[in-house]
Amino acid sequence: MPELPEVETIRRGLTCQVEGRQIVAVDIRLPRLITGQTAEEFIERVVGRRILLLDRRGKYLLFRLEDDMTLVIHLRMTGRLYCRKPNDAPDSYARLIFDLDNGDRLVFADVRTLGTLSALRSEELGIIHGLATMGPEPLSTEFTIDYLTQVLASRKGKIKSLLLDQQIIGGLGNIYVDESLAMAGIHPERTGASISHEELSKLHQAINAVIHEALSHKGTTFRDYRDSYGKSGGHQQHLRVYGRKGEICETCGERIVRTEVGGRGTHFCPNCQR
DNA sequence: CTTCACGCCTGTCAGC
DNA sequence: TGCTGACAGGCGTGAA
Repeated sequence: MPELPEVETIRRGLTCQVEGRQIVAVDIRLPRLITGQTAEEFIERVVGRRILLLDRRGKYLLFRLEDDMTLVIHLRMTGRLYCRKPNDAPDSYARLIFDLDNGDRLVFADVRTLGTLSALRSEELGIIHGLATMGPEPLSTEFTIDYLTQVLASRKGKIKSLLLDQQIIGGLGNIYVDESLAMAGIHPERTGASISHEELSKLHQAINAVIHEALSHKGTTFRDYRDSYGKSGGHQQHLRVYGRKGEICETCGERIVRTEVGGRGTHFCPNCQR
């Protein structure tokens, strides 16, 4: 579900809610969400440890625990993380519940149950392939025009699919890829190698601008996304093309179309994006 | 190595 | 109203 701006918004909210807290118990209601280890092993690694820091890499949340342990959580499509007071109403989609030492409960809820969790020592983090091979993130110093040029050169795949590849850029998902290509004026089915230097420069700028804007609006709530306080994002008011099939392009007045590219719903302006 | 299709799950919504 | 099929913000796997 969430992409970089949404996961970062969750991280910022959760930080004040859980940092310094000790995990005193875990209720695992759906053990298959624990990957790479048994539920018993997961419990043994998490219970009794304090949450020192909350990090993020791409769309992964990394809870740094005592004793060099990291709780790694990926929300996938419909995962949510939030803190619940002891008397708050239970959530029928709660899949894991962490009891904290102040009485609060950290809830991992997930309608589609595609999310994943694991508890790993630092030297084991490499077994999470998506984390180990993730490319640089938008707005980072490693994400430069030169990097983008080098990594897209000689690629025959469609630019939309390439931008969704987390090994190329970490953190982009379907919404922000469509939005970035719209801002850069690039058709989603162009090949990576066909993008000119001038367009690469525009694309680099657009990706950074779109992610920056979305962060400032605390993410996009298109359907399910909520932050750690249960609040919706605000960036849906600012989308240029995503979810706007048949509506008018703000730039040229043409109607926005929806197609399928690489198996993903794709929105673009056929006049502005070529 | 790169690209692409598919499976994983459950819920919602448009259209008939 | 009720049913069916399309679609959903992600990612890993395996085939070509």
